[in-house]
Amino acid sequence: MITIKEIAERANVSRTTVSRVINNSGYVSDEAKKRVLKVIEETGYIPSEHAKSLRTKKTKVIGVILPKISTETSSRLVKGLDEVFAKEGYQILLTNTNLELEKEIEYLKLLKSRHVDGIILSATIINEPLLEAIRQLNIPFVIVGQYMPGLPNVLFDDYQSSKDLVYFMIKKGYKHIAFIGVDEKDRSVGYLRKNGYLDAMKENNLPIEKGWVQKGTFDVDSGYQCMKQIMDFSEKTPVAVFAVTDRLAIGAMQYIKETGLSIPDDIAVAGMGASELSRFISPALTTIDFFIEEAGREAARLVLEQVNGGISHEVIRTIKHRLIERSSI
Amino acid sequence: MITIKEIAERANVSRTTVSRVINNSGYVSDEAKKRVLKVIEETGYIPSEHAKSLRTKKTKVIGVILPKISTETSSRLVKGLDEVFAKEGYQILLTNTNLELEKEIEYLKLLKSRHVDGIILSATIINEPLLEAIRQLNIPFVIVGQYMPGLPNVLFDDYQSSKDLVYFMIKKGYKHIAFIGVDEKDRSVGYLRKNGYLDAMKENNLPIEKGWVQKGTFDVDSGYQCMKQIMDFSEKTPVAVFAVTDRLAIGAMQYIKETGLSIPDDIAVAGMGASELSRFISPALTTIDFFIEEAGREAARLVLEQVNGGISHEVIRTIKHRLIERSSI
DNA sequence: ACCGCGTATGGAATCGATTCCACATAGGTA
DNA sequence: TACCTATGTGGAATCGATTCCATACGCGGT
Repeated sequence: MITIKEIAERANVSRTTVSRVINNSGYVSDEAKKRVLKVIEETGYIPSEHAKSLRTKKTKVIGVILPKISTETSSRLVKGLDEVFAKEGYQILLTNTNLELEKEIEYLKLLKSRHVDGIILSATIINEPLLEAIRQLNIPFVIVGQYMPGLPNVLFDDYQSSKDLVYFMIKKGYKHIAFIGVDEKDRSVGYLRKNGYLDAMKENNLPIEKGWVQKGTFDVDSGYQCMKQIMDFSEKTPVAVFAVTDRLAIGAMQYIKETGLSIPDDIAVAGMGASELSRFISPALTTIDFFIEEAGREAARLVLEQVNGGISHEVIRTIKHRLIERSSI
Repeated sequence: MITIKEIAERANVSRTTVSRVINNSGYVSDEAKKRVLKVIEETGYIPSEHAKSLRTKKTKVIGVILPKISTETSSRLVKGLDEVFAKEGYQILLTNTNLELEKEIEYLKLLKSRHVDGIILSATIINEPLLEAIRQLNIPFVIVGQYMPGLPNVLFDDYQSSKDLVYFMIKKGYKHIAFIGVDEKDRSVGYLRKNGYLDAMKENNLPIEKGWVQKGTFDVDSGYQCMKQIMDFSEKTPVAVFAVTDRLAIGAMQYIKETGLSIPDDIAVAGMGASELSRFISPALTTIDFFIEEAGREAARLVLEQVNGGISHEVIRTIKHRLIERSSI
């Protein structure tokens, strides 16, 4: 590795002067500047960001903690983040907890040890130790997707969007609506979306029959199984089913199709997330589109605000959503 | 930020001793060790990786350059990379060129300035300046998806897989097979897959009629347009169409369905990539599954081999693929 | 003649770790 | 007794940049 010292020697100036040329700061004669630039050019010298940031305390790197790499949500989120960060010259240091909760704290520390300028956490399940770890961190921080008190949050309106969708189904004439959810420990997807459904039904005085509410996991197969449960064990067969993710909805559709029933004539289906699949599956799935890229951009902006001197206090940015009506209803 | 100096003072030892405790190296009395660990515990001290790597020349960070974030391919590749890297304690520094070729060189330099231990490039179009930049880099390096002479490569067998698929179609009885490709500047997807098709047809003495070969881009709409071109301008209407990506194939399917024709009875369709969509679209799409996660793992291994002392020379690891037969044929 | 100021440059401290080397002590062996 | 070795510790150089401060020169104003 060629260093600033070598450049200085070759250009017959001091390291100070080389530094000034690189950073375009202070006084440097055209004469000296030209010599330095020439040597840099010739040698292909690239300054060490490490040495630099050791002094300046800035790395232009933002740490991102994802619960799962390789999901459409993560990938859209990262896209939004990158749009803003790239423009400002920041890079993303990626970590992936693979849904192991202890890793979140581990990675927080690791990112701190790497002196990232800020951290963005896309969380699933929050707990007290995690909150505590974040508070001690003292680094610009933003959480996406789950509410954490006292911190900058970028949230989706899980409750309202879910409610919107159920209201929409009711307006379309469906009254017997079954539900496929996930574990309520996931406050956003599990708890809030379920409550949106429950409240929408209640507010419309619609009963929820035995067997209509099922709990699955985040994959297509689980949607299939849940739908089977609904069909096998419901006292009244529902005329519609609302699943809290598109994948669950698609699994449900598979089961419905297999039993020879028609969507939406026999049973209507709705999902959430506006995944690519939802567009191309047939019939195309009615769903809620959360603007995930926008959430990424917003999170990036919030973290940069803090990096540039803003202090960190509770902020809640709720990202818009929209209902996409398609032929599954 | 609390530093090693402070720990040393509080524990009444020298920085040297603290360092020895942290790294479990050299001689330290149990007595001193205990004191140091206690202070570290109390203060929540996290050593600076920056300062460390300034001396040790190792960062445990691998730079990854992607042509597009937020595609299924990128995301599966990164997943594979992360599986191996996480196990070895490496993190991923992500950069995204958004298909701007100049950025590839820019990011190579940037990653070098950040002292990544290695670089993985998922390239689309290679050119001479890029090759030159990589050669000068002198950092462990692996390229995925496109062949680059003299470097460690992880490749998919684009030519053979494409040929396999066309042979399969022919064996199924389809003789009039149209083709939707992409720009041949993309050697893998554009050039090699096209040649696989052309050679398969030639080897079976099957003529390719005027209008059967179309060139699109990487999105669904383009597949739709290309299919329209085929139907409108072919002298003989084909009985099957082979698209070099699933998205193109799905676009083609949309057009075919719109014209009221049936898949596969009137026209059979095949794609490549084994995207999620291909599974759930109906009819389900016959396609080629490249083991992209495995490519990621292999690339990670290759780069780690170099990091751990292996020298960099031309290596070609061809990742397996398999044909997935589904109902679109 | 002196002061002040803009311009130009370099010496040396600094950031937070690692690591080489010198040194001290205690116990075992020839 | 003299010497060697294992154990334990710290001083100081080092990594590659930035930045504070001192210095020097030339020129205009008083």
